[in-house]
Amino acid sequence: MKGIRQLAKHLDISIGTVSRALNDRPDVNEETRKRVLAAAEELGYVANQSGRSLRQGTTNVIGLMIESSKETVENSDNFFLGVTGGLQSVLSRHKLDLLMLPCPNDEDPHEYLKRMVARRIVDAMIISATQRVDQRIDLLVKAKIPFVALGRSTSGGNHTWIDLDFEGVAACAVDRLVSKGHRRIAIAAPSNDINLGYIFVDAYRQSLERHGIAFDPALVIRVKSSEQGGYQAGHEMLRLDTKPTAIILIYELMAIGLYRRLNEAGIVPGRDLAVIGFREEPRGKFLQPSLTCFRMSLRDLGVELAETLLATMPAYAEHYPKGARNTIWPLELAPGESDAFSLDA
Amino acid sequence: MKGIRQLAKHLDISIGTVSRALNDRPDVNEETRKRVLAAAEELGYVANQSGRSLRQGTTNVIGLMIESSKETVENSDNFFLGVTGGLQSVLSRHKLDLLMLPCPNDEDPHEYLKRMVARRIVDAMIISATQRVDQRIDLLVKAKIPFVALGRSTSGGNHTWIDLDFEGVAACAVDRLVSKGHRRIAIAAPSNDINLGYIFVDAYRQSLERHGIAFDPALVIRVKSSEQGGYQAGHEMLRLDTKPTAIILIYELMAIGLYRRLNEAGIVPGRDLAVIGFREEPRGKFLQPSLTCFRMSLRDLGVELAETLLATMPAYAEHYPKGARNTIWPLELAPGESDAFSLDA
DNA sequence: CTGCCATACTAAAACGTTTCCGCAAAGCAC
DNA sequence: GTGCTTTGCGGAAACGTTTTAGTATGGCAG
Repeated sequence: MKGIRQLAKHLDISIGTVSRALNDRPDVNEETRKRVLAAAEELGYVANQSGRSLRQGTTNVIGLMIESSKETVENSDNFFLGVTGGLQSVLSRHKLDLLMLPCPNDEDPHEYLKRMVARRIVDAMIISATQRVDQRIDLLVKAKIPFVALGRSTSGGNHTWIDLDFEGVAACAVDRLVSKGHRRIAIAAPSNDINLGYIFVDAYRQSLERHGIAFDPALVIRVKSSEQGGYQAGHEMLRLDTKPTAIILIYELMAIGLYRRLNEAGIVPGRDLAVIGFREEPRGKFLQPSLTCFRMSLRDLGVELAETLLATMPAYAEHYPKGARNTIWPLELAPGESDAFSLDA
Repeated sequence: MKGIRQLAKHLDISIGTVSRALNDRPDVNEETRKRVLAAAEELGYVANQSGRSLRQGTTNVIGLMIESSKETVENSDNFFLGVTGGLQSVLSRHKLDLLMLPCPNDEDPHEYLKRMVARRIVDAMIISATQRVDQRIDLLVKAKIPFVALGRSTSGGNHTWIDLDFEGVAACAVDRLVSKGHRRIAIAAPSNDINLGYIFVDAYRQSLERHGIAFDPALVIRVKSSEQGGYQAGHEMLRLDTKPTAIILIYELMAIGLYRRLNEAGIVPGRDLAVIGFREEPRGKFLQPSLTCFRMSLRDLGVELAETLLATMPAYAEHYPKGARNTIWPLELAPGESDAFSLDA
């Protein structure tokens, strides 16, 4: 006989009053409320979530679905843990807890999400690593679960999403390289199936064309987003007939493998070949040469995600201005040594 | 009126029978069971977790608590996502779901865990990054929540834990370096407050003494487990009067920063200084020189964790032999170029 | 004194599920 | 046919909480 009932009996008060006292509801004498809170603290009482959820139809839990598939793991790194900090700083203000839902490798993400949603263990969801067509979005729309997608998608009509400014980054990188005299600029990217691969390369193509440089498919090197992929990208690049003078990496860890392969071939990055990475991690600065790449605050992104999500939840929307449903998250250039030279005319 | 009631009405059967059919209980005609399962599939019915948990007193959820504090994030990398794969492969066999509980930076881990436990959203816990004295362990013991600690601790009597074989790694690293003629071996480690820092350095000291080499506190360089820390370790090392001929890094990402600092000083790792890292990540192989370090399968560790945890849960213990309560997880040496030279006598 | 309102509380219903208990029907042995 | 067991199902209690509806008390206006 534990739970609120015991607490009520201990205080010689009805359980209804105890519940109202604990939940800051009206119709409770201030004196009584103090006694209840003190007793709860003393006895270590915390409301059972199942009972509360069952009654209220709400769990006070926000789910962050992450896919731990091999490809994703390799390049997700501490991305999620970084974002989590920002998310929680906002969610905790509303007594919402964040739980990370890692989709098993051998389960279809769509099925996994369906199961989680049906079980009603979360009030709202953040899904990440969205695909160009992503069943999960239709699922959430149909189930009327508030959600934000981290990554744009063509599915599901006009849902809310936040995505990184791939266009801006690609344009900035290309502009920068072109201004230093580069004309043959390669890019190492994951396959088109992955949203990032498709959008980034497309933006790169457009940026080139704006400068009057013809897009050369041979310069698009499709590799995995890892050190291994960087090494392979270097390898592929060296086999080209006319070698590029610069390369853009879609993931900064690729630089480690790329550097290694270049070194093996006697090519010095930052002198013989310009390299620009995509996302800055602390490690970019410590590579040799240090990597020119793009910086963003994972924490701020988390905050934005949380506020956007809350705006879609009826119970919390009032506090959050109905901002744009779709946000492009900017990144800032962090110049390094890896592209710090100009080509001779 | 959704839920099992609607399903029962649709089938014109009592809800009790429907429930038994869905949960593989006896006392249900095979014919009826088929009908129920078909209808559930058709209508997309999945039991509400709150209702079920409330009645059963069990949630079928295993929590993996992770701390996203700055220090931890920097060196956790994809550790958790890697382990998660192995965990889920075992847990899913028992229809248990794994949720990751990220403790907010600004909340005391002990308070956070207390809250989560009291709310009863998990049946069992895995806690990580244990400290030498860790209140969380006492809390879980007292609350009688089955749990496994990833990392040893002096708290809480004889609870179940799994930890990496720091002693073995330190001994192997020291033996290897000594056999190549090194006598002055530095070590870059986090502070003693962190379990890893304390145990690893202690094992290193013992290994040295076994070889009759006096322990020199000046060779213990306390830095953060990051690229930045590696850079700083290199810096500190260069200021020593008698410079070491080898260095052991407690975290392999340190190598990136260390290499950079060495390069700035004109010292070539793998020729002028032997370097051994702790945990292998794919990137170790792609550094230049490639890093000698220690390898382990995160997935296998996850499997071991899951099986150990299930053995502590009364409802599942029968399937899992009562193995050792405490496990030391071995790592395997992965030789690289960074220590591939011997000192002249 | 009567009527009305505000305050602070109690009692009980409700959330969706599982599980205990009882019961009818059917099968079987005699 | 009688007694007993097995099979399959229905009814209802129970889990812990929140919330609604109802009630006693006291203050206050008339």
